[in-house]
Amino acid sequence: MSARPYHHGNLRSALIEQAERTVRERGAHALSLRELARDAGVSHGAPRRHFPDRQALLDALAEAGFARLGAELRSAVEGAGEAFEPRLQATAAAYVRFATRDAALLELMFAGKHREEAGTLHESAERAFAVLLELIEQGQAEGALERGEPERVGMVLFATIQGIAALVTGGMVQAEQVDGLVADAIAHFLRGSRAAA
Amino acid sequence: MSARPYHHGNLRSALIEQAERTVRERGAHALSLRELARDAGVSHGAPRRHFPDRQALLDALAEAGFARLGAELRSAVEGAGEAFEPRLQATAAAYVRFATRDAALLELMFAGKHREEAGTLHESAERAFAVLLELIEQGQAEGALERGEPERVGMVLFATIQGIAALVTGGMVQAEQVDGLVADAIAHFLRGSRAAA
DNA sequence: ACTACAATGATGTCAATGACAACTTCGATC
DNA sequence: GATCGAAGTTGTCATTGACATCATTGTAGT
Repeated sequence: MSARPYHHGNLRSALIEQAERTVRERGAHALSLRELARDAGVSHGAPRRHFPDRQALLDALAEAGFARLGAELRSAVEGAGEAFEPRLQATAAAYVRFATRDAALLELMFAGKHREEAGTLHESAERAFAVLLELIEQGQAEGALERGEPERVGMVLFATIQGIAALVTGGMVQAEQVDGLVADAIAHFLRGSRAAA
Repeated sequence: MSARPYHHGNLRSALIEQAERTVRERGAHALSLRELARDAGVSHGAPRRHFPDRQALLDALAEAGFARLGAELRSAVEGAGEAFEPRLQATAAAYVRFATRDAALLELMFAGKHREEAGTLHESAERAFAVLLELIEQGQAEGALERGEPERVGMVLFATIQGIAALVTGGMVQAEQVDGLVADAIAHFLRGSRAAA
C-alpha cells in the first residue's frame, strides 16, 4: 500500500512539465514553487533539491524551450520540400506559432539569454537558431538573398518575424491575420532583397 | 517643525515616478508596493488610496508610458523636416530608443493592452500610434508605399522595428549596431514597397 | 548480507509581500 | 466652527521564496 513512495521518482521532470503548463496558461509571474510542489504531491521544500532557487527553474524552462523551438523549426524546414521559399514560409510560420502559443516562455528565453550567469543557455539558443542560419545560407546560395554573413543578412527578416509574433501576443493583430501577415512580410522581404542584388 | 506632514501632497505622482525608475532599472517583477511606500516615506498602506492593487499601478505606468512614447514619436517626426524618408528614419530610431531604454515598461504596455479591463489604455495606445499612421499616410501620398489601409500597410514595417527592439533587449544585437540595422531595415522595406507598386 | 553514503524528500522557520479592515488626521465646505 | 470625505496609519492574514535541519531510501563497496 505504498500510496506515495517517499521518492517521487522523476520530480524534476514533473516540475518542469507542470511549470511549462502554468507559464503558458497564466504567465511566468504566476509560477510558484510551492504550488508546483503541491501539484506534484510533494513537500514545499522538495523542489529545492532540483532547483536551488526560482530563477534556476526559469532557466531550465528556457533551456527546454530552446530545445523544443529548435526541434519545431527543424521539423518545419524538413517538412517543406527542398526549395528555399516554401521552407522559409514554413519556418517563419512555425516560429510565429511557437511565439504565440508560448509567448511567456519565449519571453523567459530571451530574458535569460542576456544574463551573465546563464551558462548553457547561450549554447541552447545557438543550436535552435542554427536552423535559421542554414536556411539563410540556402537562400544566399539560390540567389534569393544578398551575400554576406548569414547572421547579418537574416537579422532584418528575423526581426520582422519576431515583431509579428509580438504584435499578435500584444493583441494588435488577430490570430486569423497571422498567416497572411507572415506571407506578406516574407514576400516583401524577398522583393527588397532581389532589388538589392 | 513639520518633519513630515501627514499628507504627502502628491503621493500618486511620487509613486509613479519612483515606480518608473524601478521598472527601468530592475524590471517590473521587482516592483514592490511596500518598497515604493518606504521610498516615499509613507506607510505601507498608503499606496492603496491611489492604486487599489498592484495591477492598477502597472496599468497607470503603462498609460504614462504610452503618453511619453507618443510624445517622443511626435517630437521625432516634427524634428526631421518635411520629407517622408527622413521622418520615417527618425521615428523608427525614436521607437527603438524608447523600446530599448524602457524595455520592461514597453512589455507592460503591450501586456496591459490586451487585458479586457484595461479601459483607457487602448485609447492611450491609439493616440501614441496615431503618429505612425499619419506617417504611413504621408508615405502613401508620396508614392513610397503601396495603397490601402495604413494600418495594414504599416504593419510589416512596425513589426520589423518592434522586432529589432526585441533583438536588442534580448542581447542578440549590440547597441552600436542598432542604428545601422534600423537604416538597413527601412531601406529594405522601401525597396520591397516600390517593387510592389 | 551489511554498512556507509549520497541523493532525495520532509519539516520548521523567517522575512517580505499584497491584500484587506479599522482607525486617525487633515483640509475643504457649508 | 462642525461636518464630512480624502489621504494616511496601524494591525493582521495568507502566501511565498529561501534557508537550515532532519528523515528516508537506494546503491556502491566490502
